[in-house]
Amino acid sequence: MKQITKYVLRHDTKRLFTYRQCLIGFKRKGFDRIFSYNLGEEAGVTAEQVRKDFSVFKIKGNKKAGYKIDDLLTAIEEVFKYQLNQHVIIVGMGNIGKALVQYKRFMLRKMIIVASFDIDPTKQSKRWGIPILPLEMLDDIIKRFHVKVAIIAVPEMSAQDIVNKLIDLGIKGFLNFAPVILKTPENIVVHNINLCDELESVIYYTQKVVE
Amino acid sequence: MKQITKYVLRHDTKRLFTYRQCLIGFKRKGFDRIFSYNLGEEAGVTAEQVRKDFSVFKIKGNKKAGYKIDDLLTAIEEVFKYQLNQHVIIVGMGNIGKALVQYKRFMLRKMIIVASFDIDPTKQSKRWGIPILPLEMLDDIIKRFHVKVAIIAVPEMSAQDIVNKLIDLGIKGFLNFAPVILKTPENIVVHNINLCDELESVIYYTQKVVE
DNA sequence: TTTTAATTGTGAAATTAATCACAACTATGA
DNA sequence: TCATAGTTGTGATTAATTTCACAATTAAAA
Repeated sequence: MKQITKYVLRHDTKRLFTYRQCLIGFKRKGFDRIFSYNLGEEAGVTAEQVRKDFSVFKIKGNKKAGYKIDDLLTAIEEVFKYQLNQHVIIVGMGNIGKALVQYKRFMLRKMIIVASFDIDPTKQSKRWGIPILPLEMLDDIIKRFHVKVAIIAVPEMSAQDIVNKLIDLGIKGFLNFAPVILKTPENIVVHNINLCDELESVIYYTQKVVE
Repeated sequence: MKQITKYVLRHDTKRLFTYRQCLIGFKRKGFDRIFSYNLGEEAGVTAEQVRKDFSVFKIKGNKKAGYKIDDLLTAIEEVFKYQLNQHVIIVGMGNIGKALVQYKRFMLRKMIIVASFDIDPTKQSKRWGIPILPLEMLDDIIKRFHVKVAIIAVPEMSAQDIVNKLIDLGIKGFLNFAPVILKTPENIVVHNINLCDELESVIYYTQKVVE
């Protein structure tokens, strides 16, 4: 396995998540085998792309009979197995933070939000089963649950400070909703979601697409 | 200008949004000129990338003296100008929908959320200044405000039905938070944000990056 | 006015990603 | 058992994206 020092989210890896989700859907509908074009259609990519992606991860099917869904799911789980039941924290209980802390799908996908944090003591409580704690407890929680990944949902202004602090406390990966590009050392994974940018690009392309 | 029939979000276009955001930050800090490497560092890309992106959009600087921030901002606004003050609706007032309806930055970026919709009458109200309406009013609002873009924040199960309905009513672009790949005709722009996939890929890479 | 040092702008090269095309395989039916 | 039709798996090709490298430019200093 090649070592990664710089974080680059590869398209084929990301698509595996989509495939898994589609496969679970197919299974629920009663299918037990599928062809690459079924999965491609459902996942919004070409059949060749599906096969190519599987080939990258050495996932094999049966010529003529396609893929057994259970085998595919097992193979995909194998790729991601060591990351199941990872503990994650959320920092910032504004609108976005509150939405994420209540988002049930993380649990379905075996990602465990162990705690959330906010600087505002009036927000600190135990609603939704997941405690909202003061920042002073970051150290304790991160150590106790061996947390390596944090979701940043604090305002733009405080994001960099919080991230610096979290890196000191051992956090290695960030899903960042604050609209800033975070300055981090090598080896720290940062993935940004900028909601304004996302909406704006939809508007941009909507106006460019031919009628 | 080449016609686009298939929606592909180009990287260079998306980076323009980031550049704009960084430039506003630089301006706020009192700068009035910058070099490509300043902007690159702030935006998390190389200086060459910055210059190449500008070159794609015919944005020129001054050799030796870099770029005037105001000129850059004007040039970027020019690229996106016809999409300012676009009206957008949000469908689905679950956790995500509620967070988005309260998200102030959309307005700062001149994107106007004119209304939100939910099937559940108990959620229908006028909190946060933006009305929450029943689905029956979609037609009226879309026509009245010439809405072309919708944010989908409904549960997985109802997403495709809602989208079909919205396309019938004239919606051309979707920012989709439901964890399904939507089936849409050509010429309809769909951009998916799957929060589980995003978090999961951070976890995946966090475990792969060398210590 | 001339020189210098620093930066832009952009072809060319390299890398990454997607699509094409078809040989190899195999379940099925004759 | 054999032929057939329908899929997979993957090299080859094409396309998109990034990086490299350096000529052209120019502000500022001499």
